[in-house]
Amino acid sequence: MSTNGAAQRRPTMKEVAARAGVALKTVSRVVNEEPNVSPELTAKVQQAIRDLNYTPNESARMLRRGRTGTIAVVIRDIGDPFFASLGRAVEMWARSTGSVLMIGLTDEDPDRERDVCLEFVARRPDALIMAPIGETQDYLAPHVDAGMAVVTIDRPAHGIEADAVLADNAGGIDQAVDHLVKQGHRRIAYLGDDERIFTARERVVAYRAAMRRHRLDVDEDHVHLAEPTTEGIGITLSAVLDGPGPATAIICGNNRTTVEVLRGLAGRRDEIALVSFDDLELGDLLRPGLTAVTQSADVMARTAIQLMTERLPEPHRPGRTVRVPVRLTIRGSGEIPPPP
Amino acid sequence: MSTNGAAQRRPTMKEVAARAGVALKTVSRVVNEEPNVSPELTAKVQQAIRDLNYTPNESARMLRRGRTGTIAVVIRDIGDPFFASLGRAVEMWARSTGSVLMIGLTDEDPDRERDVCLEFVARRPDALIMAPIGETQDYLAPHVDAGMAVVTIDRPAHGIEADAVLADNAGGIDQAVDHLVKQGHRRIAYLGDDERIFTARERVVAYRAAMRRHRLDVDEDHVHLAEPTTEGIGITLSAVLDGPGPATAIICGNNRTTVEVLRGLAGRRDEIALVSFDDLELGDLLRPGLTAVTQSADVMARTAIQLMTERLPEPHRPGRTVRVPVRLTIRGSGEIPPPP
DNA sequence: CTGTTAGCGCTTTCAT
DNA sequence: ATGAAAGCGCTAACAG
Repeated sequence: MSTNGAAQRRPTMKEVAARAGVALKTVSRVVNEEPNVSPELTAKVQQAIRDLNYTPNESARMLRRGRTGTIAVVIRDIGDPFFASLGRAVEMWARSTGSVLMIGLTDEDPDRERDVCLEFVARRPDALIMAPIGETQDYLAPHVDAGMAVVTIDRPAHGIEADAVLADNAGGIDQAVDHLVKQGHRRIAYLGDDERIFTARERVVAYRAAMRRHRLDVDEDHVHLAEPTTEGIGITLSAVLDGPGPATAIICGNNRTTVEVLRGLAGRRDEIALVSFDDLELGDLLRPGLTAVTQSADVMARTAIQLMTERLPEPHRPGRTVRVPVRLTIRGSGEIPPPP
Repeated sequence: MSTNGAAQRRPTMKEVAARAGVALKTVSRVVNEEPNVSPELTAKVQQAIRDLNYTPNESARMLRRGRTGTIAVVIRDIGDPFFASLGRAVEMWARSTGSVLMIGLTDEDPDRERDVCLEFVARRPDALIMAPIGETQDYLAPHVDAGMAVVTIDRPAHGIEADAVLADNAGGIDQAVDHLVKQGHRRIAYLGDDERIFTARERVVAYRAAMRRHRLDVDEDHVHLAEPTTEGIGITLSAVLDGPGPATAIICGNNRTTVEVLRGLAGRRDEIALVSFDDLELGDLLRPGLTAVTQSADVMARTAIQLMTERLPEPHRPGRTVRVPVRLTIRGSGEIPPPP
């Protein structure tokens, strides 16, 4: 190990050139594996690179080239299985192309989203993949104009030309409601996220439509839309289960709500049917297993990457939207019948 | 939205200066909030910045300054709750200092670790936080010499001067074994990860020592060390539970093994005590709840960040190692008594 | 095949 | 308080 006490500047291409006795540009050629360098010089340069432990300075390269080889990903939370899958897929693709991945977390806060995005675009990522929350992403417009490819996932962007990969929210909710109705449920509650969130909105609208389709009344005490918190869900569950005409089944509009609902339900003895929109990582290990509308995070991620790679060469093409189908995974919690 | 069809270069500081009728340097001063700019010029410059939608080019800045304001994080998987917590904590810290976070995933493959790290160091991150796997990280030495702060988490680095944040693996295993012995178990199996992994090694050694301390024989058919796979665990569980003198309790050396074991156990009717080293995100929702040796990912992350910030100003100080305590979280699976 | 020159967009240094 | 010049480390464009 060459670690020693003294601070040491990193060697530059110039120093490599000096040591190898060649011109700067020859080193550049070797480093970038450009053709037209004789084997002898190549060897000399490589030796010098090894001797000096030279590694190219990407900042300089980026500045000169105009391309940074960087993909920015802006999501709510890194631990959410959906976004974790997205991150994995993008990371894998990035590495395969020699790019790196910057990750920013918004925690569903529009101001943070803006801050993070502005911090990122200063670094001129080639592409930005995000799950937008804010009303508008128009602050990205100059960068989109300058060629940055933006692809959104889970929700569409506003104020910029971007591609979007969305889940079939309405279809998923339809399946959930149909499934519960088929089990004999008529009083089906819907607990979703804050209506300001695009997916939350699409899903609750679909829920109401599906109930109407089945000619079932929606008890407004059975519809709750808020950011899920442990305390909030406790209160919500009381309203849903302890009132007159209590719900016999619950649809959770997102997996964070599902987690809190499961925790809240753990303290009760009534068996309530439950269908979750979006799966939990270990949904199969729960008893009963979690019946869930499953979004294929992987398919969505791949789709996003594909749209991005297609957009990269022609950044000014019109935005496309792809809807990815979802499917109902039946594991037990959604098959609990209503009490007689 | 200013999005239009034509590709558009991003404005540079020079153009802002021209538009504001000032020198380049004055714009630089305003952008960097340096003192000694008259209010009038400041206003003019800010107006020009707004008119042009100017955002500074971080690549150029980095090149000039030598500091990149970038933190690199290299971990196995983004979805693992332990690493997700780490990522969250580092991201939060990074944003608070105006840095950004690059994330690389190794999937526990030493070659990928090396590739990812080399890709990253080319971008000259100010600090690198990693959970190392490979035998040695000496390929980072030139960059450590040049002032990059390296802090490892979960496992120590080799071949470079770095700080390390490690869990008290032996203490955790001691607690697990003691707990199971107290429930009356004598045939306790240990299923861990590949012994090449530092934590796996520390933990299995501690398991043997703890068993010895209790004067319990270790049945070698009850000790399995391998990367957890669904098929592998099936075979392992047969060996552990279907042989003569079957184990009555299992300690899982890491949470991925735990997941697979839980899946494998789901198909069996015997009730086996189970203690997991490292928690699952929804360990409290399982029935029985998962009894686990809990590492405080958050404490470890904070510690890593602290070590990093301390190392940043004096990158050549000797490496420190901090052991973070773990604790046993009792939720049911570890309290199943042995069959009579 | 190899080298020279210019300059990416910014900050640093030094004048004014 | 403001500005001009130099140059960070590299690659693009050209010349030999």
